[in-house]
Amino acid sequence: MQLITWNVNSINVRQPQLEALLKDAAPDVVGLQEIKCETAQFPFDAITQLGYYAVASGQKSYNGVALISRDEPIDVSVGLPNYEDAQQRVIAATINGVRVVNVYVPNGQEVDSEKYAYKLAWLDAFHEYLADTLAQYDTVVVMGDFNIVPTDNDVYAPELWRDKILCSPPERAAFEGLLSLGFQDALRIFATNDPLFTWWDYRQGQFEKDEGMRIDHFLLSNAASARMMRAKVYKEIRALERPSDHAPVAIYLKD
DNA sequence: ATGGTGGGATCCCCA
Repeated sequence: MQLITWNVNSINVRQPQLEALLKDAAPDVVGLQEIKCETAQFPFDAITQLGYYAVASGQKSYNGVALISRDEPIDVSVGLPNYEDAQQRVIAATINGVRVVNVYVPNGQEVDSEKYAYKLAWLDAFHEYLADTLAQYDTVVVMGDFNIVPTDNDVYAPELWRDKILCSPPERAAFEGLLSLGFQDALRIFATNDPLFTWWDYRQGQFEKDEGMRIDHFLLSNAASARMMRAKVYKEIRALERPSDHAPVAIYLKD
């Protein structure tokens, strides 16, 4: 079972790349973030024609998430029940017996800004939501753009980014708090020192210099991590013309 | 040097 997470930064622009990914990689589940369209504008028909189900939670201009799957998504839920939020950031469903949570965590903009306070409060609510999810489901996969660099090994210049947004200690503590609920950071299950960057800023030619960060993650419950086989970063898709600033990231679970 | 790039909106916001 291949599951992919991808911040597309506008489904309207990235739809051809998504269709190619579905055809070429034939994933079982894809979680999209930043679709940047209203739910009704999401390209359900094109995805259905490729043999997939799709559910989405969108809004005008910003944010928005979607789940695409070979098998029918069951018990679809949108948003956090414990946090009133106009921003569409969470969609979850049970697919082929796996509870899949697809998330777009707030960026936070800058440490000590209003958006940073929103990010930390939002992560508190997300923590509670995942605790409830683990209480209800055995096999849980949380995927998405977490907008958090877990450790200094996940950023091209740790000293430059020390205490900055995406790397600040409170953000890292929130990420560790999620893991402490009973999740594994899937890309680090098999010990590797590879940075495994998933995002490169459009500015200053950072992709060409490989100045990236690992901010897109999979969190696996114990039952899910027992099935972990391998991971893959689709860096070649970040290298295409007119790319998203995020690469798709995949994990493969034993069937 | 107070910028860089790209998306979506509208005459700027967000990442």
